[in-house]
This record gives sequence, structure tokens and C-alpha cells, in this order.
Amino acid sequence: MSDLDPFSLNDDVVPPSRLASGPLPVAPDAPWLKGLNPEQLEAVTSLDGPILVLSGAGTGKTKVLTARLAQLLASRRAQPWQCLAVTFTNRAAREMRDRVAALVGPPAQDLWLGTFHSLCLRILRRHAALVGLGSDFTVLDADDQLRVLKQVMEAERIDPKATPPQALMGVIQRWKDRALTPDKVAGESGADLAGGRARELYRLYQDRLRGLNASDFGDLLLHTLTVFLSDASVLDHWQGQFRYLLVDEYQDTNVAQYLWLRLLAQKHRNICCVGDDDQSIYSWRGAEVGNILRFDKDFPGARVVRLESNYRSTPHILGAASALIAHNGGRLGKTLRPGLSFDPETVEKIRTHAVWDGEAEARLVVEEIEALQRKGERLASMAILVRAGFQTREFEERLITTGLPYRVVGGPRFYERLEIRDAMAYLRLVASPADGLAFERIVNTPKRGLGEAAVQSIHIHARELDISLWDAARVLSNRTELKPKPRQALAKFVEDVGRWRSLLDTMPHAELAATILDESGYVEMWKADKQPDSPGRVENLKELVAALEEYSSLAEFLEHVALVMENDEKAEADRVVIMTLHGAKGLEFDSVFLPGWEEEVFPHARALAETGTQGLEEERRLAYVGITRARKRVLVTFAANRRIYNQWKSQLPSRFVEELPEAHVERSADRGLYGGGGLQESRAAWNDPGWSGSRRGGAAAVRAQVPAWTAPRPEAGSGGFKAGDRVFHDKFGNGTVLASDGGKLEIAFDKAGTKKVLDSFVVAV
DNA sequence: GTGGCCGCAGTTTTT
DNA sequence: CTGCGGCCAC
Repeated sequence: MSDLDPFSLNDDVVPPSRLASGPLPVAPDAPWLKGLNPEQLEAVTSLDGPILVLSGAGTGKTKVLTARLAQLLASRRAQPWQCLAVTFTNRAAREMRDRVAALVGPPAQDLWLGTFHSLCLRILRRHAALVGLGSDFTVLDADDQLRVLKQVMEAERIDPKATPPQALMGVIQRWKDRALTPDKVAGESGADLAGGRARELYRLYQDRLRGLNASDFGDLLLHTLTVFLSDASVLDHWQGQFRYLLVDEYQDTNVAQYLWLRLLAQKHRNICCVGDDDQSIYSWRGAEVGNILRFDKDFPGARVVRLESNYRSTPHILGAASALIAHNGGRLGKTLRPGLSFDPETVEKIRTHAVWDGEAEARLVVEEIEALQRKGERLASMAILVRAGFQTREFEERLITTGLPYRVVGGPRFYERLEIRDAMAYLRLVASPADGLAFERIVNTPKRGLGEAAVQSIHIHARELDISLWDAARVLSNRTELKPKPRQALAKFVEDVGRWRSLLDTMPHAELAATILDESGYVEMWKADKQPDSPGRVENLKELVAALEEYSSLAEFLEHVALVMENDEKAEADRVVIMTLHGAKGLEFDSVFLPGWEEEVFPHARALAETGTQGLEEERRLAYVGITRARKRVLVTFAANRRIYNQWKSQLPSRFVEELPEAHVERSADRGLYGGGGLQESRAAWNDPGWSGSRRGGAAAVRAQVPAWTAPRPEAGSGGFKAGDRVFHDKFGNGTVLASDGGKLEIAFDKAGTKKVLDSFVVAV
């Protein structure tokens, strides 16, 4: 290989003198530079110094990221292992590595490329002692975290009703997101929990984790930061190693991640952050849009590149999305420009459509899907994007009755399922006897007569002798403290686990796992269970055993699973996709259906109630994300009535519907809704059997003559109803007002009983 | 120790 | 209305 071959990086280390003499030029016709627009090219080739790439939806972000890494490696500015590339999900990391490998080959394998958490884990393993952990510490998932916290709370006699463990856990996690160790927590929000003992409990929780030689996800970052800040030589080492940093989805970073990046970038100052403030939708889990907004303050003189050419969507989709997001304040400001050309004859405006209720909405959407399918569109090119998980139900039902295949993305992940977590606990206990959490989880699962009393005394012995629960169990099984029955059960359990452990080195690990699940009676337990989902669980356990075959050892498997808890979705058949708007970020579809655009559903009532304008703007960004997923067409729907927790509620259209600009939108409504307004129309609608009947015949959905929004919209609070007034409601008929609270009325309906409804949906009789 | 009943809450999610 | 968690009674 020639000395100039950029792909020989693996074989020869470039001597420092070489690096000092300047990077090698990269041929301008390198394959990854082909077809880039000027802004993309700038983002790819401006390798030195800080740079912020503001990359709007559909502007080729992934292409730029991978090309930049390829460019970096080819320029020989740094060895692969001197380049750090950070993503948020394992999926994104894998995709990036695959794409870089396709461009430059084997060197891609040596990049420090991964999620914040996986990279931190890798670093922290080397310095674990500095934070009081063994290098073999385990990473707890959410379930274990909560269990540990509950134990701490119980020991401290905190009333779990007054202070729900979940709430405290959330507060602790937000503290960790902000890099607050227990000693740094002061008057932070949430500190008043548990009678003001939240901080103390946080400290105890941390102590307990250390005692278990474990860390939670937040600790991976927090501990790494602590290491960096407490040992200058360690920090110096990593700062020196990482000459080039690349960060994806920068708008989603939290304070801890931000500090981590800033520390690591300090020496070489070659940091490239890619993100889009308009797609920041994770502030509720600690992400700080502020990180992206202040980039140029942290790195003075930073280059800023805007990617605004959109290669995904039609001009109407871009126009609608842009106008919507323009309602937000404090943006860095980007304008998406169509980068593709479209035939003005066939390009569709985005559509909004009002329906009577959720059922009609599902019917409409599924009819549209069928119509598209008849036109030759693939089901997999269509997505129904909902605000919250419960909204999927009505669409699933309709799709099932219609016989269209679909896939709901984002159910419980494989490794989070109960049966998988139990099975994992067995494996963990066999692999590492000291794993107390695993022990507790399965010591009496399946039931073997070891209840709380038995477990309690194991705990006590463990604490007194300062040994693990497992060792305590072994001791107790030979003594007389326990009653005969539990003692026998425990002896059997101890013997079983001991036997499995003895097989660790001889039996293939997948086979061993199968043996454990069989001999423990765990599989049998589910087989005997007559819940409808039990057979599925047995299937999952088989899958787990199969998954084990992919790894060279049990230990390797367990290590891997802690961080990479993913859905391994099966082969993609041609199915309609249903998922949440959050889940859809980063994906794209030809046709996107956006149902439930109603006040209180979307924007979600809680988002507004909890964080006001901020919450509203995040909801609006979510709407923006939803619209910009579409390549060709968007249908926004909203219902006048919706059953929520089995209570019928009158719904107002989402304010986002109105924020869509006329120029790019075509509005329609089922007959009588919003179209004509007024009492007569409403009554006619109520009596019209067409409501619940099929609207088949395609456009039999009678389009309102007037754009819906030119009709006077009933204004909340304008009714001026008072107790005793007689009113009429579309759905519930006549009734008497019992009470009035702002725009909300409590009404005793003659036939439908007492309901709370918005006054805009009743009229005086 | 286990099974049943009552009471309450009920977005978004990755690691 | 449903599901989960906690408490109480066998």
C-alpha cells in the first residue's frame, strides 16, 4: 500500500512529526464528497476548530456526519482512536459506524463511536476506583434503580405514599442530568421531597449503589465527570487522546453531557456539534436546548453552518412546517428550502380534516391508507404518528377490522419485559454470586415458599456478617434459624444455583441458560400460567436463549445487555407503522397521518400545565417534527368529541391546526363540523344518521363549503352560562347547568347524566 | 406466604 | 375504565 493510502491507518501509526507537519490533502473527488451542496461541503471539510452545524429536518445530516468522519480519517489529522463521535442511541451509533465503514473500511472499527453512556462506561471501567467502584461494576437499569431507591426509602422510614419513589427517582435523575452530585444539591427543585430529606436520600442511594458495586445510567456520566474533575492527569490523558469530537443531536444533550464534551474538547478545540433547536423534544428528560443556543459563547469564533436545503419534503410540507415553528420564540432561525423539485400539478397541499369522534378519525385515516394502497403506495411508506401511546388503540382496531397489516413501534423493549428480566436475573446470579439485586428478584420466582420473612433474615445475616445475600443464603441453608420448610426450599435453591455455576466453564452458555430456565421451573411457571400473554412470554424466553448464541460468553452477553437494550424488530414486512411523535424523530415516510390535533391532547394538557410557554413550544416542536417526517403528504385530523378514560369530552381543535398557513393547507370537515357553525347545523348533524354510518365513497366525506376556520369559532369562556341555565350539547342533548368554572361547565344532562364540558360546545336553549 | 381486594392515577423515552 | 401497588385477611 502506498504511503498516501488513507485507508492504511490501521497498519502504521503516523509519527508525531508527521502530524505536526500538517494534514494530508484529501482528494476533492473522494466519494463521500460527491453530490454535497456547498453548505454540506463546508460542514464536512471544515475539520479544525469548533463548528456548529445547524441541520434542519431532511437536510442530509447523517450524510454530513459520516462524510465528515471519512474526511477526517482520510486527512490523517488523527488516528481513528483519537476521534470521538457521540450519539444518543445505539441505533444511531451503529448506523454511523456502518456508513463510515462503507466509505473508509476497517479504520471505522477503531473510532471511539458510541452513545454517551457506552463511551463513558468504557472510560469509567479504567478509573472506577477513583469513584469507589470496582472495575467490574454493574450498570443497573431503571427497574433495579427503583428497587434500590425503595430499599433506601424503606430503611429511612419514608412514607411511599407521601413521597412516591418514582417521583424521588425522577428528581434524582434530573439532578444527575445537571451534573449535581449530592453535595452540590442545594435549593434545587424537588429538594423539598420526602419532608426535605431528598438530598439526604440521594446521598444514601449513591452510597447504596457503591455498596452494590453498581451504577445507574446517570452515574456513568456523573462518575466520569467526577473522575475528570478530580484527577488532572486522567483528564489530561483523555483530552490529549481525543483530537476531534463529533456530536450528533446536540440539542438533546443535558448539562452533564455538555460539561463532559466541553472538558474533553478543551485541549484541541476541534469539536463539531450537529443539531436542530427546532427538533428539541426531550427537555422533560433533562435535555437543554440552551446548550445549542450558547455554543458560540462556549467556543468563541466557532464556525456556524446552516443546512437548510431539504431533500425530503414537498414545498407545501416545508411551508406548513416552517410557518408553524415560526410561532416559537428564541430560535436560532433556519428556513427550510425545498432542495428537490416537484411537479406543481401533482404536489399536494397538506390537509386538515375535522371528524366527529375518535372512531370516525380512525375510519377516515384507514380509508385514506387503503386509497393510497390502491394507488400503488406501499403500506410501509405510511405512518400514523400519535402524541401518546394510548392513541394507538383506535387505529389498531380499525386496521384489524379492515385487515391491513400494521406494526406498533415502541412497545416494551425486549429486555425490559418481565420474563426477560427474571431470566436475566438467573443468569446474573449464576455469573456473579454477589449480585444481590438479581438474588432478590428470583429467590422466590417461581414461588418456592421463600417469602418476606425468609428473605428478611437472609438480609440480616448478610449485613451482620458483611457478606453477599448469596453467601448468607448458603450459610442459612445449613443452619436452624429458618423454619424447616423455607430452609429446605432455600437449600434446594442454593444447591441448584451452585450446580449451574459449576457448569459455567463446561457447558455452552446458551445451553446452560436453557438448563437454568428449565430446572428452576421458571419456564414451567409461565407454561402453567393461563394469562393470554403467557405463551408469548415463553416464546420470548426461547428468543433470549437464541440471542445468547450470538455472544462468546455469558459475561460478555450480560455486559452488553446492560447498555444495549433494544428491540430487535423482525424483518420488515409491508406494514403501516404506528408510533409516537417522539419515536418518529429521525425517520421519514411518504405519507404521514397526524391524528388527535386537539387542545389538551396535542398540545398535551400536562405539558402546558407544568411548564407553560416552554411546554407549549416543545409541543409545537413536536408538531414540527411530525410534519417534517413526510415526503409527499400529510393529513392532520382532529375530533370534536373524544372519549378519555371512558368519559366523553368535547374537544377544541389544536391551536397548531390554526397556525398552519392557508397557502399550504387544504381544510375540510365532516358534515356539520366547524363548516357552518351555529345551532341549526349542529342539530342537523346530531340527527343525521350519516354520522355514524360509513362515509365510504371516498369523498363522501362532505367537504365543508367554507374553509372551516372562516366560520366563527366558539370561544371558550364566552358563553356566560350560569347554574340553572338550560343548554343543548351535540352529543349529550339537553341539560341543566350545575356549575360554571371559567370555560368549563358541569351539566346535568337529561339523558346522559352529569358531565363536565367546555362551554363552547353547548348552546343556550 | 399467598391470594384477593381496594384505591388511585393516568405524556413523551434513551441509556 | 384499566392497571398497578399496597394492604389485609386466610
